[in-house]
Amino acid sequence: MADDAKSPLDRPGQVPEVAVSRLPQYVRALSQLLADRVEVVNSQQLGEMLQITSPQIRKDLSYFGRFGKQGRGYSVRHLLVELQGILGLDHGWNVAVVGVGRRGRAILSYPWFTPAGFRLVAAFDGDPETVGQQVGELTVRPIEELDWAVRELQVRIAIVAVPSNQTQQVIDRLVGCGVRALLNYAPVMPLVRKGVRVQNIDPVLALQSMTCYLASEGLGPD
Amino acid sequence: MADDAKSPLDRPGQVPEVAVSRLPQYVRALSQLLADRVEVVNSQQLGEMLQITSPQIRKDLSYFGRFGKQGRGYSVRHLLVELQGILGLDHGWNVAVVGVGRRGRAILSYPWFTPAGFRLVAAFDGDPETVGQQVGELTVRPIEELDWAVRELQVRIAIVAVPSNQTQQVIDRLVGCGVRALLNYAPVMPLVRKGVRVQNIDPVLALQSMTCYLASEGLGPD
DNA sequence: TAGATTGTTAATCGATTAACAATC
DNA sequence: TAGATTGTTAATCGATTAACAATC
Repeated sequence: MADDAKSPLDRPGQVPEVAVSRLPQYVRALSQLLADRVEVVNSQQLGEMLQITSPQIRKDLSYFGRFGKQGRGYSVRHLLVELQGILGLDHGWNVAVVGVGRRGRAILSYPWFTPAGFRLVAAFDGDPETVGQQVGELTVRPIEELDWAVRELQVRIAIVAVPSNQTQQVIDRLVGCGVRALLNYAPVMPLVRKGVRVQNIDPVLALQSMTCYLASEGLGPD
Repeated sequence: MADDAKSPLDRPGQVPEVAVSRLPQYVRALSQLLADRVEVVNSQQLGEMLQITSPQIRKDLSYFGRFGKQGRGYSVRHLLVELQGILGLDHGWNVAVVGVGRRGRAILSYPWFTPAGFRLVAAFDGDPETVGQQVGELTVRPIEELDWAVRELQVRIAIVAVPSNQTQQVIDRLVGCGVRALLNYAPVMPLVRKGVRVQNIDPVLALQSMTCYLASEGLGPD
């Protein structure tokens, strides 16, 4: 909100989305290097870990600043901290889960989110049977509380795991309460207004696009 | 393998990967239209369902043939059948699941795969506790049987849901047995030789790339 | 025939790669 | 200083969009 636009993300139009989408991969690789007590890494090595070319990595990083030292490479710790800052992973985002069926339950039970910079703070379900159950660290709340609680907890990120036919409506409601980033597990492509981001997790689609190549190579099972 | 290259996918170099990756979405939308008794659809309408521009759709389809009628649009049933054929979804691919932890269990229990053109035919796990259990329609086999069974069943597609540190090794083994398409659920980027396809399902990465935009818009939770 | 929509060609746009000067 | 690797500019590549002729 400051007037003097210094951060490269105050001008996000300049940064290609693909570059942003690769940043979390860099963070992950750097975390691993840090855990392995590696102190310095160059773009070549980082590229090998992730199967990305080294100029690609240097170019991606250059959109956000100058983090390396010529002739030497990047300080693992320093680059990691910088990228986490750029991605906002140091914020501890509050995340809500909507839909506590099988999928939602799995998400709530796994402990991956906290280390990744997220905090699961609320779970909602429409089924009275499910409401009140303890799943992972949370007690499932009735869907009626959604608007109130999402605003109260300043939730900006939601994971939606409700049936396809309810997805659009649930997402509209969440967006109305201030949610700006959504992970959707239903096999539909929800429509959201500009400024709101949706990522669809759709393993079947991923699988189906690969069969195309198998089919063309005569690898059919018959 | 035929000498007379008629099918557009005998020359897959010409077809952009992005176009192929959109085909399953068209299949899904067309299936829905068919279920809704819609007989004809045009590129505009299809585009609205999927948030893809109409010229994009026409271009994608044009890589594979001429399926529409000018002035009228596409026959839902005909286009659906054609695209299913191109993607090889009419084959009934045999699919193996490796790793029957939480994630693998969820995959085996859900019934989405068969309608999508896949048949889960084997499940493997290294843990003697898990081996022999009935999960969904299948009995979990010991990992030792993997090579034999994958060859025997002519499995070309595998879903890998093993811990990160075992993923590369399991995938190498599967590829050695003839698997050519893999869905990987571990947060690592496995390396495979040319001609083998991997799709990584990585919700945390998807989530982390969205926070970048939230952070830059001053929507932090503090 | 008139109207509509496809299929395709050409123009634009954006992302990747190559190459190298800057510099640690 | 010599060697190495970054950061950046320019060239290439590929994908999307615009526009329209073909044709149902």
